[in-house]
Order: sequence, then C-alpha cells, then structure tokens
Amino acid sequence: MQLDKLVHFHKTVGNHTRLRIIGLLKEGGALHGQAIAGKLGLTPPTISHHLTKLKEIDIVYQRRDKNTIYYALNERKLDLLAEAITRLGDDDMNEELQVTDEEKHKVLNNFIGTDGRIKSMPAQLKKRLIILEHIIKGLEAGKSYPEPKINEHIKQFHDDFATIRREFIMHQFMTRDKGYYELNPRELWLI
Amino acid sequence: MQLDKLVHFHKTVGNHTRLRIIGLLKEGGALHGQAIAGKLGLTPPTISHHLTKLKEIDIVYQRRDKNTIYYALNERKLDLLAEAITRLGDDDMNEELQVTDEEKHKVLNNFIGTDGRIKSMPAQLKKRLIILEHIIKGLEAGKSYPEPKINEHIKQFHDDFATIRREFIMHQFMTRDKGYYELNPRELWLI
DNA sequence: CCTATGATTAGATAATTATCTAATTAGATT
DNA sequence: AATCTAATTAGATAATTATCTAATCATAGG
Repeated sequence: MQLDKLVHFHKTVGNHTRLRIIGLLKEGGALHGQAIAGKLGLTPPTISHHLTKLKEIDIVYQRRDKNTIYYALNERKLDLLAEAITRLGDDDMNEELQVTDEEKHKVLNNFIGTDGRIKSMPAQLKKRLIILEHIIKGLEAGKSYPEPKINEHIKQFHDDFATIRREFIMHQFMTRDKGYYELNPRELWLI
Repeated sequence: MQLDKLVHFHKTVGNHTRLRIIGLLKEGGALHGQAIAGKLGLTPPTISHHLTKLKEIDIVYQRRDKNTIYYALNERKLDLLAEAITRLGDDDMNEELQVTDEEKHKVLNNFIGTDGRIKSMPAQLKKRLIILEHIIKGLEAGKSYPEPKINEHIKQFHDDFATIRREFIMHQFMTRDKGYYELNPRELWLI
C-alpha cells in the first residue's frame, strides 16, 4: 500500500464521530443512517458525510432494503490495514495477495472437468477462492435468492452444496438474511 | 484503549509529512531534526511541530548528543497500536452507551407516574430508549400486529402514539411491512 | 401520478491545522 | 563571557473540515 492511501485511511479513522460509528457497527451489526444519527445525537446529513468517508476507505459497505440503507463494517479490511501499519516503511507490500488471470486459468483447468463440474475442491485457500469465484459468477448481483435456489446452482458444480454455500458467507462473497442470499459487492470479495 | 486516545493516534498518523517521517526513521534509524527537514524539503520549525505530535503518541523518542537531538522510532509501540486497530469498537470504547438495571429503574421512576402513564418523554436518547423499551415490553415477540393495535397499545402510555410508533421503527425495536408491525429480535434493539 | 420516507447534496460557518518567517532558548566550545 | 549550532516557540496565513439547516433526490406503495 502506498503512502497516500495509508494517510487517507488514518485521516478518516482519526475522528471521534467516525470511530464511534465504527464502534456501533461492530457491536450492533448493520444499522441504517437515522439509527446511527439518533444514537450519536447528530443529524442525518452529518452521518451521511461520515459514511461517505468511511466508504471511501472501503471500511463500510451498504445494503439497501426498500427505502432504508443498512451500513455494515468490512472487518477484513480493518485487519489488512492494521497489518499495513507495522510494515510502514517496507516497499514490497501486498504483491503476494494478487492473483493473475493466468493463474486463475491454470487452477480452473486443473480442478474443473470438461463437463464443467468440479473434480475436487483444492485445499489451499488461494485456489479455493478461485473456484468459489468461478461458481458464484453464475449468480446475479443485487438479486435475492432463497436457499434452495442457491443449493441448486451450486449442485451444478459440486454435490457438497452445504459446505460451499457456507464458504460463500465465510469468505464474504455473499450475505444471508432470514434464509435469503444476496451477492456482496465485488470489492468485498477476497479475490 | 480509550476512544480519545485512538482518535488522537490516528489523527496524528493521518498526515502525509508525519508518515514520511516515520518512514524515514524506520529505514534510516535515528536522525536529527535538520536531517529530516533536509530530506523532506521542509523547514526545521515544521519538523519540530510534527515531532512533538509524534512524541505525544509515544511513537518517537529522542536521544541527545551534544547539541544534536536524534529521533528514533518506537517500533514496539507501532505494533501495539496496529493491534489496537483490529479491536476498534471493542469493549470499553462504547462504555457510555451501556445502561445498568439501576439506571433503568431510576429513569422509569422519574418519567412514569403511579398510574403507569408517561409524564413526559425525555429528550436525551439514552433515556428515551429506556422508556421505549418499557412500552414495547407489553408486546409479544413473533406476533404480527396491525397498526391500530399498536396505536392502542401505545396510547396506554402516552397520547402521541404516532411519534412513538415511528421511533420504534427508527430505533429498530420493530419492523413494519405493509401496515403490519412485528417485534425485531432483541439483539437488534439498541438497548 | 401522488405521497411518504429515508438519504444525499448544497451552502454557510466555525474550528483546526500545516506551514512559513522571525525571534528565542539551550548547550557546547573557544 | 562570546559565539556557534541546533531546536523550539510565537505569530500569521491559507487550507481543510465537522457540523448545521434547507433543498433535492430516490424509492416504495397506493
């Protein structure tokens, strides 16, 4: 991570109100704007202002339900940035996390048969993520799926839909709410 | 770590010049003021200004040799603070939002008369939440109420049922769907 | 199409702050 | 004591920003 980005991150987090918002989201899960405003004793425009800043550094994301937008913490991002601090002066950061298209192709060729089904799930996280990404690409962003639909979709690739479905949640590809599943924004994906 | 302290830390580190100083000290070991000023193309007073801020958060310490003061990075501190980031929002950060049972009793006694009705709605959010919680406790979880039923229930406590009903939604005590109201699970309540 | 609700944008204001030059302080050396 | 060197403080200025009110936008539901 380069200097400017790190500055931007700290500048954003170095504010009383914004830290309190982060705290609220951490303890309370997703909240909508007016709830945050109420709890902090500030007006909605002010909260809006802070939320856009928090979104800029990618630490909160949003989900819309009717007229209400729920904001939630991207905790993984938090961890990554914490790590970045200790490596402040170092230059060779981040590279090891990138995956090239070529690498993806190779993994897909190795683990997916000519019939399109998964021959076996790789054990290594990096490769698993590539497979998961491949599966989830068949789903539509912004659409809400009931659990059976998800199962059905996964079964096209692999019989163990329960494990894979769980990994979708675990690795932040999707969100579950009351039995309904929805893709997370791509920036949240770990790949 | 306290909220204020965390804010102070991030505010301090969230500055282009100061991060560059940290970077210099990390790669170059101890440096004296004028050397830093030279490398960054700034004047000594400016560097002095930033160094006092970095000393405030205890991330830089100094050693004097004759007239020259050498500044060095406290890397252990850096690690500690990085760790604190992942705990943003944990435990004691939100202390001021916790409410004890004793506190609740006190508020209820103050705002609710012997007839069980609300004498006046407190303005302070924390107290309002206590009153709202009290009112909503008379409703049953999992049951779906039409709007008139809700109004009726609230009117036992206060005549302004519209405002209170709206606050139930706003503060996530309940959900409305097509004119029907249902309690949210308790974990969602802000109290 | 109309209305209600929640979010965002625009614009204003007051507070904070990064930076400079000029002046001052603190040690060290002669 | 006089002088040199490095650091700090004072004071000024320009830029940034947290917050508010008022206005606008976007979506849902009739």
